[in-house]
Amino acid sequence: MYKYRQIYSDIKKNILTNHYRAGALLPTQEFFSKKYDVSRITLKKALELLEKEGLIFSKQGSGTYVRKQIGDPSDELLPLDLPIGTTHTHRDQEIKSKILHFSARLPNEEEQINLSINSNEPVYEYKRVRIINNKIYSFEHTIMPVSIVALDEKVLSSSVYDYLGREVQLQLTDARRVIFAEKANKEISNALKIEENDPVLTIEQVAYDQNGHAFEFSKSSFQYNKTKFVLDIHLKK
Amino acid sequence: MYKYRQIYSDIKKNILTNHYRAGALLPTQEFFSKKYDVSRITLKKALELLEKEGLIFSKQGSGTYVRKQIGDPSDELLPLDLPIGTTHTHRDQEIKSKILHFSARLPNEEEQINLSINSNEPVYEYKRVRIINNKIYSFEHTIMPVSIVALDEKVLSSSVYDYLGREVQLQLTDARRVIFAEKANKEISNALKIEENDPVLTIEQVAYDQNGHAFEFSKSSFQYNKTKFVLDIHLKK
DNA sequence: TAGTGGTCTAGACCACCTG
DNA sequence: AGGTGGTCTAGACCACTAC
Repeated sequence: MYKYRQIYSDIKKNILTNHYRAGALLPTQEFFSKKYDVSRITLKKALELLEKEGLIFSKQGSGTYVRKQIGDPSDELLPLDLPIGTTHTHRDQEIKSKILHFSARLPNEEEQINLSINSNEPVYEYKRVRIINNKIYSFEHTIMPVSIVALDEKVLSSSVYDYLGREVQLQLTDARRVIFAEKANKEISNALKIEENDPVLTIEQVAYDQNGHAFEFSKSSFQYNKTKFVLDIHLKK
Repeated sequence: MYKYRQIYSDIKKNILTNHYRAGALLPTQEFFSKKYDVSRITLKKALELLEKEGLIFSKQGSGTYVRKQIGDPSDELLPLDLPIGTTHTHRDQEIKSKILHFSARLPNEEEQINLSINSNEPVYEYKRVRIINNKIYSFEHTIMPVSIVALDEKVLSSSVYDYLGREVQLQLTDARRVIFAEKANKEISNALKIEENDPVLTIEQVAYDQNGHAFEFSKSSFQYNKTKFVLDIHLKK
């Protein structure tokens, strides 16, 4: 693969294995570019990836430092900037789905706007309870234009994203998420096996593919206190 | 300022004013680098900023496209990747604080870990109700090492971040946030003027300065359904 | 003042998409 | 096959930090 990716991986490995310790000053960019036998620009690109990921930070005139580790990505915390409820976030865990509803219909106004479609373009609507390691994880309500791909209940019982990748080479590359707390209504409380009016965390998502087209509008609700999301932010430019 | 920033601003302006329309193909990188009289690398850096911000996306071999706009950053939605409750997010709005508690003490174990300090380093503890445009916005519980800067109630009544920037040249550049829903306890429900056990959205934050040091550990709670946060994610590398 | 990271260049070649 | 964006280079100068 590309040089800058290899360098990125190598330095990352050295940070994660504490070869470069937390808080320590890293070697200079000149040192690294000689070590890996690349130009300083290419090396910088590798460092930029690490900085974006929050593992290091650079100070002009001073040097590049390893960020003090902010605790490992614990199992309890789910990354808010990755796809939800997939093999990305639940490696080696058993993910099942219980399908509560599956149909097709014309979209309402909210759905037309979010998916950038006309009122005469039919959409699938489905509702699932996601179950991870035999524990209830989330209630998911999804709208997807029929024009994207043909769906059936068998597909819904596994990963829809994997199916989209295989069948129509469609990848989730961008998404807008709206996050809020609300009271569980009857449908949500039944699905999550909690009391009505108990708090839930809800994430509304519009997902976009590699061509910039919206292909999914969904709402996922999670039991209060059970599921926590984590997000690292980096404001420096 | 820097060329790539100027180019970034210029293209951004042209996108936001619909000079380059949503979904449209942008001019080639070569065209832009001639137009602005810079090298292609410098131009690319400007485009990278726009891509990171989610305004455009590039496809190798095809071109650079304006992303279909995902709705303006409505007043109702607060960005989850910016400082919370500041002039950043509440431009031209009146922000007030009601101080419920202010003291100093030694840190407990959770605070020691999150702030990377020893058990003998004192911390400030304060609790505030944040009020925006005379409406209750959030309940904030903050821990800050005394070693950072001297605080008093007067400082707490306005923006602590502004004060930190002025007094000790300290900027918030990174943060880890944990987001979850919970039931309001007595303290939170009193502060937010809601019923006990009503849902709230809570954001726990560890804030880091430009030197990679944690300087604040806080929990902010928001009324359910009133406050919604938005986050755009970009997975492409 | 010395050393570090940040910006910028002109030009080459590669990888990928579209006709 | 032609055109696009992606990677990469060697070298120069600037901005900032630390001493």
